[in-house]
Amino acid sequence: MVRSQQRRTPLHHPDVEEIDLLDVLHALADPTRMTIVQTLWAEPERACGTFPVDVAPSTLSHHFKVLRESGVIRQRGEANRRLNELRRDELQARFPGVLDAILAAAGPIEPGPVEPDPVKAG
Amino acid sequence: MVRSQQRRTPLHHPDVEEIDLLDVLHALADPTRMTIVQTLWAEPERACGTFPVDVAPSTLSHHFKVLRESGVIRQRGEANRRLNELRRDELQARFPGVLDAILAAAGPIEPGPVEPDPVKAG
DNA sequence: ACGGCTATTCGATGAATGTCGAACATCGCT
DNA sequence: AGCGATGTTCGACATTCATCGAATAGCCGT
Repeated sequence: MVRSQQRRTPLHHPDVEEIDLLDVLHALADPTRMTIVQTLWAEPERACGTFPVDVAPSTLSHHFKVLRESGVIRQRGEANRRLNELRRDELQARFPGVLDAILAAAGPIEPGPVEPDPVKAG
Repeated sequence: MVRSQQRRTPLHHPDVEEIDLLDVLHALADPTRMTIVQTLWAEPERACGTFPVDVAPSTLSHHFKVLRESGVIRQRGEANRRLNELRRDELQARFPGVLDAILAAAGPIEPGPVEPDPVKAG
């Protein structure tokens, strides 16, 4: 079966209609979280540990929680990993143009503290 | 002369190029400040005390400072009043579509705690 | 079953933030 | 000059928040 789809917490995601604009803005108004979103903007899916940010795992987990509970990203458990994806279409439906404009304004991933290329890393 | 154009503080406004996207998002991620911006979105200019928000004058002053220093609004001293205006064109030039999309998503002024129409209030 | 990897949870901590009241400053009017 | 209206500044206070380290939980190889 698909037992490897969930860890243990139900991982609450707000419904599209429940997504609050101010929560989204607050979620995006942080350097670490913006980097995460920018990365997901360029790539559809990514595991938690593969983002070009330089914070402790517990801090990273906190940021993912903020992004998830604000409705910006969707997380699903894949084995011992956790795959994150942007809720682009849903956000576009709820707040047309907002995410696009913000991400366009943010530009491509800024030269962060960690290499965003884990392919040949090691 | 135009002595009535300034109170005493130079009222620092960031240059267009200096405006930071995360600062703008953070400024907008507050109910009181969003209400202020929504109000200015509908009306070009307005004095500080005429906004449909229910906070102490000192708190209001704080919020205007946040909005001004983030580059969202421009304040100029007119007599003993202080006129506030949205930096629409400048923000549009710096972050195209961002303010428009956010304000469109925020919709018209939500029924706040204070009547925006004191004329027939009663 | 054991160990390693990935990610979460918990508790603590220091910084930032929203809020207020009181005092002050500036302006216009009398 | 004095007064009232409009905002700002300051100090205080409670809350939120970003951050970390240590402990925990789940999964996959061996």
